[in-house]
Amino acid sequence: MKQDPPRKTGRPLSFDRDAALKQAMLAFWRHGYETTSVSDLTAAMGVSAPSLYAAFGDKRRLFLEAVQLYAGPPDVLARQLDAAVTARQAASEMLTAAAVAFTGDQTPPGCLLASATASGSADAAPVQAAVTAVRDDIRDLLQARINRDVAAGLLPQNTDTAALAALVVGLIQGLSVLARDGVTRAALLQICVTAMQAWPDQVLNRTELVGSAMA
Amino acid sequence: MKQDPPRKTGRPLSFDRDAALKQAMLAFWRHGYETTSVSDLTAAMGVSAPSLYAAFGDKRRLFLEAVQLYAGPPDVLARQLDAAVTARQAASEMLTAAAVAFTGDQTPPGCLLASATASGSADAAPVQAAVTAVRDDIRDLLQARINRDVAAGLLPQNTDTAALAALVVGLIQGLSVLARDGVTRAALLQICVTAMQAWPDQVLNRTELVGSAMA
DNA sequence: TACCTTTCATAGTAATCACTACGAAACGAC
DNA sequence: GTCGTTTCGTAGTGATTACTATGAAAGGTA
Repeated sequence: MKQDPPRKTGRPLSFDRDAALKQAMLAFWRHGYETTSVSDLTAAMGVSAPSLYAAFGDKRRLFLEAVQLYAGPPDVLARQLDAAVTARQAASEMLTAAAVAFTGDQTPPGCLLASATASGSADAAPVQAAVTAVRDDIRDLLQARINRDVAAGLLPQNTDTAALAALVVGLIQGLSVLARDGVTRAALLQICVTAMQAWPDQVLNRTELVGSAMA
Repeated sequence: MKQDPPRKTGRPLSFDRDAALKQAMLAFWRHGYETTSVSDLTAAMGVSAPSLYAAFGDKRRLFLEAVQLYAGPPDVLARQLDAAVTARQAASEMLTAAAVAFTGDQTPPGCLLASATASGSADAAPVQAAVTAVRDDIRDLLQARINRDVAAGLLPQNTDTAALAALVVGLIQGLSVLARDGVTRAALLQICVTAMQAWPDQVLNRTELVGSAMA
C-alpha cells in the first residue's frame, strides 16, 4: 500500500517512523491541531525538528498522516457495515465503539476528528476541510447501509435515512465533547442505548416473527 | 446587575464596550479561543491592544466574558425549562433552537461552547473547565426538568433521566460539528425530529386520553 | 486658566511560533 | 580505506504571540 521510495544508501533512520507518528497522533488528539506546537511534537515523538520535517514534510502533512492513522484504512468501516446483520446493529456498534474509544485509559479522551480541528484560524481551513471529508465519508457509508435495509424491506420506506445517519455521526461527535468533559464510559454507553430508541421499528416478516417468538 | 465602578472624571471611553465584546465573541465563536490572536481581536473589535487590556483584563477574561454573553443570563434557561409544558417539549425546543442558532447567517456556524475550547494546549485547561461547567449546568437543569416529569407520573419511573439529559446536550454539541461541516439548517432540524423518537412514551392518564381522543 | 484622572495611540517587550542552514556522523558501495 | 548519500544535532531564521511602558490627548472640576 504505502511503498517507501527505494533507499539504497545513506545514514539509517534513527527512530521508528510509525511509532513517532503514533506519538504525534496522540499529541494532536489531546491538544488539537493548531494548539499542538512543533516543539510539543518533537518532545512527544522523541525526534528533533529537522528529522520531523525530513520524515513528514511539515506540520500540516504530519497531522493529515495522523488523521489517517486514527481513522484507519478507509475500507475497514465499509466492510464492518456490510458485515453487520442490520443497519440498526451497525449503528449501535458504531456508537458503542465510539463510547469505548473516547474513554480509553491509554488514549486522550474524546475523538481526534471531533476536537483537533473543531476551531482554528483561517489558515487551518484546508485542514478542517480534510477532517470534514472524513466525517462525510463515514456518514455516507452509514446512510448507504441504512438505505440497503430500507430497500430490503427491513426498515419503513419513508425512513429519513439521511437524518438517521447524520444523527449517529453527530451524536458520536457529541459523545466526544461529553467524554472530554469527564463523563464516564458507562454513562456514554447509556446515552447510546437511549439514543438507539430513536431507531425506527423493524418491518417484520414471517421469518422474523418466528424468530422473535422463539426468543 | 453589572455595576461599573463609579467613573467621575477622566478621558471618556472612545468605544462601545458591549459592542466590542460582541465582536470579540463572534471572533472566538468563529476561530476558537487559543486560535484567535489578540491582534485578531483588536481588529474585530476596532480597539487598540492597550484599550482591550484596560477594558477586559486579558485574553482569558475577555473570553470568559464572551462565553457569558453567548450563554446569556444563567436563569433564562431555567425559566424556559420551567415554563415548558413537558420535559419532552423542553428538550425538543432546546434541540430546535440549537439547530437554528448554529446555522444563522449573521453568526458563525456551530456553537461557541462546543468549538472554541474543544481542544487546546495545557495552558488552556482552566478555560476549558469553565466551558465544561456551563455545559454541566445545562445538563443538570434539563435532568432536573425531566425528573420533575417522572415524579409527576408523565414519564416512566425507570426512565434513565441522566442519560436522556446527556443525550440532548451531547447531541446539541454534535449538531455544532455538523453545522460547521456545512450541514444545512433543514437537515439539522430533521436530525432533531429523528432524535426525539428516542424520547420515552408519555405515561397516559385519563385526562390525556380524552385529550388525544379529541385531537 | 490650571489640575487631576482616565484613555488614547505609538512602539515596543521577551517568548514562542513553524521552519531551516549547516556541518558532522553513519551507513552502503567500491 | 575513500566516496556518495542520507540523517543527525546544533543553532539559528524572521514572524507572530500575549502583553505593556510611555507620554500625549480628552474629559470634568476648580
